[in-house]
Amino acid sequence: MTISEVSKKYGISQDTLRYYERVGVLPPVHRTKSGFRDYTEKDCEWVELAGCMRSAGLPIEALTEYVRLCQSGDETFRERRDLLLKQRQQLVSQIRIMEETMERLDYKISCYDKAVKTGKLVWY
Amino acid sequence: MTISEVSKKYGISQDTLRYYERVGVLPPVHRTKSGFRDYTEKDCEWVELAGCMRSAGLPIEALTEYVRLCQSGDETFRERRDLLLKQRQQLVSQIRIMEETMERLDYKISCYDKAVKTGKLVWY
DNA sequence: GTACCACTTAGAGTCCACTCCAAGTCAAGC
DNA sequence: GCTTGACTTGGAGTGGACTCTAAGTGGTAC
Repeated sequence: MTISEVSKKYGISQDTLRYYERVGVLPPVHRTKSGFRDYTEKDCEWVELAGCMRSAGLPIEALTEYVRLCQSGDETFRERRDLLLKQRQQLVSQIRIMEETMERLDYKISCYDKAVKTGKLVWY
Repeated sequence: MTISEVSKKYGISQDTLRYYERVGVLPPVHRTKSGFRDYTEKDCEWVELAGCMRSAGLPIEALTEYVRLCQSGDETFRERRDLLLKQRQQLVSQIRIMEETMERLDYKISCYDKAVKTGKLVWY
């Protein structure tokens, strides 16, 4: 697959795909003889994973480190697990914060709903 | 309250507090005669709200707009509600993405747990 | 009254994650 | 074989959200 096809398929710009490869969020992508990127099935899986993890807010640095570990063999299973576990914990606490904030937004929205109807804003 | 007290109380740096005020995430803070910030109860409530919303990822721009609306009177109830509703929706979808990613991390972590024990990594 | 520390502003600098640009190469259609 | 459009690289630029620096002022302890 060409970079433009992969870009469309995963909703990640070509520039970003090149950037991800350059900084190591993606392992080196397969190339044609003339040097064009030619994403294999495996390359695409990495793209999909990177897109998913980035959309959840995992930092570039964590992803490059994970890719680095994956490329350095079977002695890194524990490190990889620990890395993922740490990111999971970050995610858990971020979700908790966001849920609390959402409750707060809900409360404020309900007050404004009433205010829109009555013309008077009341926090009760 | 002085800026250093507020900074400690809410875990927001003094620089950030000044920045928030400058860009309008906080309405103008009360001052002493000599020009020092002297946060009132009300100022502190704004600080707390800003901290909460920012920690959940709401953009500065949305917060300044909300503050602007709050300072322009009772005709803006509907706009304020709509703004909060929009941010709430962003939050909902971001949380969904993060929860999906977390499931995926959980799966990967469980595979690595096994791999750490058995020495063999298997995706099943 | 002076040392010292907290405060002030304006503006520059930093970090992250892209995003864009320039200059050049490759390949398919005519 | 030439045009056109997709691709390449290296490097510069951008946007968001701070964070730091310099130069100066305020107020309390000795």
